[in-house]
Amino acid sequence: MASSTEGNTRPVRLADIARAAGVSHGTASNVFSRPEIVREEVRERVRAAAEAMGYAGPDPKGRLLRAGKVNAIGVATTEPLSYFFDDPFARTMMAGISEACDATGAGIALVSAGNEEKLAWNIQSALVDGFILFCIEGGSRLVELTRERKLPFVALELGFDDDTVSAIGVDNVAGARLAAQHLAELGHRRFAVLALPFADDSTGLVSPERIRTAVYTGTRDRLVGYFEALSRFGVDTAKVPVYETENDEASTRAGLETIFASAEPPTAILAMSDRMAMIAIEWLAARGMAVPDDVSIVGFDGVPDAALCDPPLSTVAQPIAEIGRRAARTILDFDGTVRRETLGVELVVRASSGPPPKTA
Amino acid sequence: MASSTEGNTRPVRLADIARAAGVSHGTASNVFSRPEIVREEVRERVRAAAEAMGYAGPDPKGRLLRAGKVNAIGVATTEPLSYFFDDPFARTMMAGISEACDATGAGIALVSAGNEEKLAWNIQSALVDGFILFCIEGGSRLVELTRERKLPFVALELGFDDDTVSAIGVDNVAGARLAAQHLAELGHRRFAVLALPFADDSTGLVSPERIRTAVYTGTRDRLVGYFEALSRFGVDTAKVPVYETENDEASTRAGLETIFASAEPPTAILAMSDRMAMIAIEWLAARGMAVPDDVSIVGFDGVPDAALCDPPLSTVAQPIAEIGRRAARTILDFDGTVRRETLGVELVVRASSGPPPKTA
DNA sequence: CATCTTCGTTGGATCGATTCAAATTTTTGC
DNA sequence: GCAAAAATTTGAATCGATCCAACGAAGATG
Repeated sequence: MASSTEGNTRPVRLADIARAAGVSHGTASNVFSRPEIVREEVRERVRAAAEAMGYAGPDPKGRLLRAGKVNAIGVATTEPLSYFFDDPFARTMMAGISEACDATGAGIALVSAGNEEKLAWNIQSALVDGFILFCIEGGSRLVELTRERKLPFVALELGFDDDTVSAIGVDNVAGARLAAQHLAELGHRRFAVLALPFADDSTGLVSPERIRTAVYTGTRDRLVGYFEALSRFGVDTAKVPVYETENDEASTRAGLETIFASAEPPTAILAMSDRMAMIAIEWLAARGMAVPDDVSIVGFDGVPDAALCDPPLSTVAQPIAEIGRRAARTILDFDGTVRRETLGVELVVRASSGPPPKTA
Repeated sequence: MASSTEGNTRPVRLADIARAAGVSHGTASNVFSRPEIVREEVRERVRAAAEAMGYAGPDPKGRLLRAGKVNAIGVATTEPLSYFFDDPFARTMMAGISEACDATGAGIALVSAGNEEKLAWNIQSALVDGFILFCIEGGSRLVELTRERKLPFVALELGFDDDTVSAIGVDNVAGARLAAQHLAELGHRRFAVLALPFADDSTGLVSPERIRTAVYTGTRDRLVGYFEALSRFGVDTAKVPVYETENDEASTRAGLETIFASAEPPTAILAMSDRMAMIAIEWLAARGMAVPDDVSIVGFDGVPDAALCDPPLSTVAQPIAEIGRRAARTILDFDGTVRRETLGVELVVRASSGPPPKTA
């Protein structure tokens, strides 16, 4: 029964063990890190001393300073920490990241904060070898903050034109084209777009000006893809309402109110996220509009939930977990180069899209 | 622009900045950690030197060693890392933990590993101020490993009688009693129990012997609660089949096969987790048995999904997020004492439980 | 018996910062 | 103009380990 329950006494250090066992600290260190090079008798003596003094083993804090590598990657976002466990997109992404980390034995540190000041501090002081950045809202700021840390990092979602930043994302133009083409081929001609943010801190119907000056080029690219496909089917894209949301319930509902207040409401909605698409399905159901009989919807992302909602959502599926896996590997095998990867997407047709109503 | 893109050159240290600015390290350090006590002129000089040399700010590795506190808490499990993002119970718990961490600005480090050896290493070397242990399978081993680290830790799920271990959990006996009583009051007299593990590495119908020698006393307590309530209604608990699973799909289905192969199949199932309950609902549906018309089911946990499944699951709801919040606070405000908290549970009646079929 | 290996051990240097008592400079009060 | 008080700055000590060149002691070789 060693007195291991003590709490306020100064913790035992490796040097204490070495002294107690009558060896140098070098040897004591070897007992724990490379036991095979220490003579058995000495090894046991040191181990016994450690045991007797209640030594907890080499403190990683000390080791870290010497070793340099933390063996953990940080995942940062401007959302609250719970975002990682609530949001389906984030969760799928984290599953991919986890997989890559599990495979190499690396840990994951979640980084976030309520306000900007704390965020900056948390990024400054995170004990990690590199960062994966969830660039949702305020993504550009997050990149700035992280860049100052001078560690490898990779941005998710290719939200930036900035070629000095490693990023992994999908071909937004192609994906959007697929979605719009699918609906147009079904016969739709009256569309509305629920858009992700083009820049921070604004929602509402967007002007061509705002599209041109978009900070989040991923959003712009998706819109470009939508419009490209629609144009080919003779749709006048200038008349297609594009409502910018914050990808949350409140602003999406507001967008739907606006869109359906029109004299000529759309028969098809192009949503830039499954989240918005699913909110739309619910909103329409509550107002007695049937999906897809009255209104068709195609989402974007391909989160697992999209297959489970009612009706199951047609969507442009990103290889979310694969993006996560690659992001993690980019940090884990960092070679000093900037890496920008664009993965392909796939149209998944489910029950939320069908021909437009005949009366239309 | 500064040559900040260099990679292989030795990183700049605080001491380099100090030398360049012609001040001592002490002062240079103060410029970053307590700028207000440094004369403005000197402060600017040091900042300029830092800027010019591409200094990334004080390295947390160095600070850590001095400061002692990491300001992060580790959450460990024997499951793969993706468990944190997949499992509904874990996710709800993590949301609670996140909330407490967000509030104090602490970070979260996820700790896990494929095999036992790596797990041990990862726990040894995790840079955290304390641990929250998800004691699922192999929980006792996890506690042993963590104890050696001599950091504060708290076990979730009160799985141990060991009073030297801080733990937070619910009143399993009371909760189980609630569930069984509910079904008995509806008129059920033929029961079966889908049980969580009593100890590691075994599944199947359990003997009284195994119950008595249970390692996971939480499981035993739930069973005790079930049996207590059932006895009061005149049910011979010795005849109630108790099938121990690993809380996964395979073993739960095996349990159901066994249970329903009986000559007198149960009209009510007491499941020790919502996970098993939901698997049971699916299994029964696939075999043409209606819930609750043919068989009633009551789960345990109260995960969000339980409200969403079909039919919505009656269950004993734990304050999962609150447990997480308290666990996090136990580590964050650690005072050296062992803290064992037991929270209350609540029976939530939904559509999966009803009166037994009249023909029975 | 001298020499060369091999094996273990030693102790100083280092990782990158923070802290604090003491030294120094500046300001204030009269 | 000078002493006392206040504001800054210094530099050594410290946090807890790992690494490595050098060294001593056995054992092998000629």
